[in-house]
Amino acid sequence: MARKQGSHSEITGPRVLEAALRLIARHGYAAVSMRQIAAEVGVQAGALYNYTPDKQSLLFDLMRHHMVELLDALAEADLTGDALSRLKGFTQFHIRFHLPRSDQVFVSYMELRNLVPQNFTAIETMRREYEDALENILRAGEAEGVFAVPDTRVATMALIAMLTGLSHWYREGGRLAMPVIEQIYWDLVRKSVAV
Amino acid sequence: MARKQGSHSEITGPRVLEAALRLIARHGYAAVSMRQIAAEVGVQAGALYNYTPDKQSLLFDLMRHHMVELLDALAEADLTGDALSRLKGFTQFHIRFHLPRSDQVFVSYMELRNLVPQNFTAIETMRREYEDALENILRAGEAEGVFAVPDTRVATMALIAMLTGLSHWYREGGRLAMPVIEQIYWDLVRKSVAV
DNA sequence: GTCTATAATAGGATAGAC
DNA sequence: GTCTATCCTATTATAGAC
Repeated sequence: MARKQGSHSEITGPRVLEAALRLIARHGYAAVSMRQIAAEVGVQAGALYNYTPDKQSLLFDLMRHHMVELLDALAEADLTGDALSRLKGFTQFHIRFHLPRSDQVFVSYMELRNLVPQNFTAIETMRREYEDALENILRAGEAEGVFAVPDTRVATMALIAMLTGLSHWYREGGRLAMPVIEQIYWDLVRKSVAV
Repeated sequence: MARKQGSHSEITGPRVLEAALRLIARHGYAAVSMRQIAAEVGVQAGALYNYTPDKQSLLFDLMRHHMVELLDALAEADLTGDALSRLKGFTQFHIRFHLPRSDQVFVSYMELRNLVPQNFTAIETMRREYEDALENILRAGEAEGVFAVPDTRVATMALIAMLTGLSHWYREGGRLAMPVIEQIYWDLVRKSVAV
């Protein structure tokens, strides 16, 4: 607490991103100052520039890290089998990945407009890749004859919005436990695309 | 264009709110300055304070107006009949009300965290009233035995998230016309709560 | 690697002339 | 009702000492 000088690059670096994530999720990118982030980390504002060239890069790093982690985890989930199994797997994956990451979800969905064009495009490309994973499952189900979806693209957007919305209102320790909520959402998803 | 002086209270007042809505929807509350809003209206920053006591009131007025308009329109929609008809009516109402108001939807969903506590509570109360209208329909359908919803509250949040998500990606003149999209969403909603 | 100090700019809000 | 001018505060980012 009393130490004011010293080198902590391996500690401070991640702490800057953590503090930025927490503060931006709570107050929004434009509303959070570099001084606030520095105070949260326990350094002076100037020290932040050892870890990020500017505020924009901080936001972009947060969002890129979230999307890379998401796509990596999806690849590892290795959803195989018939379309219904894959849809159930995707639904569970989406909920289990996003629910413990409410700050990341908040930032990734709210702060897109604060990315400069180049960074925006990079994030959108990754997001599109994730959406396509779900759409491919819906297409497969159509081909198998187990899903009846008038338009797979619209259904994809609708289902992702429904699932992601969960992150906006779910609070740990609430009325319903996580497995129960997961079951309820799977029930809604399954029926919505059923024949 | 050349006139720099004069009284236009009845013109300028609404124009301030319109400009604020457009700019805040695009860039976010914290990122938009009073000077930007004034420039959009075509006055100097100081003149704005004839129409709003401060920036916070501007945001609150935008969100309150949106919610009041929503609840009034819902009351006029007068959804009656059996639960399935009411659900279809609600779905159509939600889409038709929100789709032409993408700026309002954006602001109302993104800027809640920038409201001071008192204003936040006021908006949340109105939002809850709207959600309850849908939940009542789902309850009625359960009672009639035409819906099978494990938890009406969770289903309410899920369906509203799905429907509102439409406002985030729909663009006029896109691949699908509005009535088509409306039909697709109704199909998803109807099946998701079906027995 | 972090500090202090500061440059350069922009912010919300107000006062007083017209 | 609007303007100009200004107060006061806060901002991002940089420079140089330690």
